Amino acid sequence: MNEKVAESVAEILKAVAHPVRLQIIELLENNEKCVGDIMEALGIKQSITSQQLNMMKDKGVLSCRRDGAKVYYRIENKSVIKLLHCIYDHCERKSKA
Amino acid sequence: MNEKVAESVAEILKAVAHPVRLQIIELLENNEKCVGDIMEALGIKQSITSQQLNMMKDKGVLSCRRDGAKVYYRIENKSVIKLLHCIYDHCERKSKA
DNA sequence: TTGTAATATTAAAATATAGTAATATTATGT
DNA sequence: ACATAATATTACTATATTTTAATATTACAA
Repeated sequence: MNEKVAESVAEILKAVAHPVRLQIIELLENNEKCVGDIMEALGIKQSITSQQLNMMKDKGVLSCRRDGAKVYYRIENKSVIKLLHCIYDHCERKSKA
Repeated sequence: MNEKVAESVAEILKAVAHPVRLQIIELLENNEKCVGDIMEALGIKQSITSQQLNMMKDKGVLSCRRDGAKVYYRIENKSVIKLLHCIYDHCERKSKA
């Protein structure tokens, strides 16, 4: 893996490496949700929610569509889901050991 | 995924989400290497190498053993290798698309 | 058109991470 | 004991990320 590739892989990993962002990804795993639903489900503030969603959209992790006043976000980069399971399974096993 | 779990998953992802650290992990994928070999293989400075290795050791990603004056590092958390392939494959496909 | 709900943007402060350069430690050979 | 190779640690600066709080936009309904 040359440096360029390493940098872009690191970019994606950083886009995901945050507690709130991980929870958002998990929440969107099976279907899109609007900002308000995400805030409510995770109990996080409006501006943080919006900022984190926007950040992940910028990095290509999520995408969104507007429906009236609401904006629905969904997973755009499906590999982040695999990624999530991969590391989550590890933590699960650890905690049971 | 509750917040505690999200935090520990994020910790591991952050430990890996850095170009140099990714390259180190790839380099150690099949066998342990000493600090000097890692520096040379990746062309990075001594103190950075040592700091990044130590950081990953702290987070449980790597472990090490001393053999005389040399210290050999190896992968301790095997899931990071799966993780790496998972996201690396994604990038490969993207770049070919 | 005005009010309100939903979301986004911005600026600032707080905190964390990265990189640099110098110094310290540890182990070994003479 | 001394010199040197290999690695680690430290203190510092630079940069990036996170959080907060306030304000702005957008869409819609009365």
